[in-house]
Amino acid sequence: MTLAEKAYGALRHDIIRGTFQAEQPLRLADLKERYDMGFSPLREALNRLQAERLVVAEALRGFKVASLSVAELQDATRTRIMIESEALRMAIAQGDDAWASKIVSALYSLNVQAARSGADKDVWELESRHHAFHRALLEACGSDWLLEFFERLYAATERYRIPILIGDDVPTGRDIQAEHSALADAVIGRKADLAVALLRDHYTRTADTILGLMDKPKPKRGK
Amino acid sequence: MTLAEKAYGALRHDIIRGTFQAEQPLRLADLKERYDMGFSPLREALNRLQAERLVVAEALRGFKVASLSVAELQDATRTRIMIESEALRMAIAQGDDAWASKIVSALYSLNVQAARSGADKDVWELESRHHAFHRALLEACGSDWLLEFFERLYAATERYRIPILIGDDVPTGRDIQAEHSALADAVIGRKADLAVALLRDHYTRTADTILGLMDKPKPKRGK
DNA sequence: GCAACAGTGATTTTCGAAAATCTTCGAATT
DNA sequence: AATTCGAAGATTTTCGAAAATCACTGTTGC
Repeated sequence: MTLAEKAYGALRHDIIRGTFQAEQPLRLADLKERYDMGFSPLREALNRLQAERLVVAEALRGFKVASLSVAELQDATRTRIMIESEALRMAIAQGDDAWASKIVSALYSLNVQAARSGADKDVWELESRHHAFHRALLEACGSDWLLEFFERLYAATERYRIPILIGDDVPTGRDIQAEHSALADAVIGRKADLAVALLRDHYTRTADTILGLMDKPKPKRGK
Repeated sequence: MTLAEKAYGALRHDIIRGTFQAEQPLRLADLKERYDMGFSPLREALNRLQAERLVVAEALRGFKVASLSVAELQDATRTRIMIESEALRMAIAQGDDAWASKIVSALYSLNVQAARSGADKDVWELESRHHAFHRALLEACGSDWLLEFFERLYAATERYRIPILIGDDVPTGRDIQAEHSALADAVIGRKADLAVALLRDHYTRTADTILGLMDKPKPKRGK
C-alpha cells in the first residue's frame, strides 16, 4: 500500500468523523507533521478528496474541509432517498439467496454492536456496521453507478450524523434497530413498495433529527 | 491557474475525446513530455481523474485509462435516464423565465453549429454546445447532487459517443436536432411527462446506435 | 528441458528544496 | 485618519533527484 493511499484513507476518515471541523483549512505543514509523510502523498490524497467534494481547493490558497449546511443536508437526503429507492427495487428484483443471507448477517452484526455498552461500546464500529448493512441491502442492484452514488451520498450525510453518534444523550424518540429489522424483513420478503417506504421514513427521520439539532446548536446535558 | 488544474483539464479532455484509448497506460514520462510539466501536477490531476473513474490506478503500477464495456454503457444510460428524469421534473416545476430563456439560447447555438459544414464544421464545438444544452435543461432543478451526477454520467457516456461524432458517415436514421427541439418545447411548455418520455427516447436511441456499432467494430465507408 | 533466481533496466512513488504566490504588517503619503 | 505601497514572512506549488518497486532476461542448478 502506498503512502498516498494511506493518506487518502486517513484524511477521509478524519474529515467524515469530524476530527477536522467543517471549513477548517488543511495546511500542508500541519498534515505533514500529523501523518508523518511528505507533501506529495498528501497533495494527491487531497486532490482525490476534492473530486469527492469532501475537500474544497482554491488555487494557490490551499485546501479546506468542505462546509456543511442545512440546504445541502436536505438535498443530499432527498437525492439519497431517490437513488437508494431505485437501487433497492432493483436489488429486490434481482437479489439471490447469497444477497439475502448477507443482509441477515449484516443486520445481526449491527444489532450486536448496538446492544453493547460500557467498555465494549464503540460508536465507530457501530457506524461501520451501519454502513455495511445499508450497502448490503443494495448490493444486488446490479448497477455500479447507483452503488457509487450511494457511497458518495452516504459519506456526505455521515458527516452530519456525527453529533448524534457521539452525543449518546440525544433523545431521538426512535427505536432505530427496530427500523432496521423491519426494513430488512420487507426487503428479504421482496415487498418492494413497503421496503422503499420504510427506507424513506428511516432517512427522513434521521434528517429531521439532525435538522432539529442544527437549529439549537449543542444542547448539552445538564448545562 | 495552476499547472495541476491545466493538467486536469487537458487530461480529462484527451481521455473523454478519445485521444488516449481505453485501457491505455498513462506513463508519467510520456505525459511529462506531452504536457511539458513535472511529475507533481500530473499525478495530482491523475488522482482527481481516478476519483471520477475516468482513470484507474493500481498501486505501484501507475495509471491507465478506464475501460469501456457494453455493460457499463447500459448501466450508465439507465442511471442517466433515471437521474435526469428526476432533475428535469424538478427543473420544470421550479424553473423561471431566465432558465427557459437559457434553454432557448442553448438550443439555438446548438442548431447553428449542427448546420455548419465544410471548413466551419467542428465536432468538438458541437459536442460542447450539446453538453451546454442538456445542462441548461436541468440547471433549475435546485439539486447540486443531481447536477453533479449528471456531469459524471455525461462524461462517462460521452466517451462512447466519440465514434459517432467523428465518423460522420454513421447512418443513424434520426433527426437529432428535431429531437432536441421537441424536447426543449416540451420542457418550456412545462409538459413534464412528455419531456421525460422524449428525454428517455433520446438517450435510449443514442445508446442503441452505439451498441450496434460496438458489435461490428469499425464499419468504414467503402472498405 | 525447465523452474528458481539474481541482476538489470524501466517505472512509479516519495522526499526536500526551490520557485511562485499570497498575506500581513508597518511606514510613507495624501 | 485613511490609503497606498513595499518588504518580510508564511504557504502553496512545482521541480528534479533519490528511493522503492516492478518487469524482464539470461543464467544456474536440478
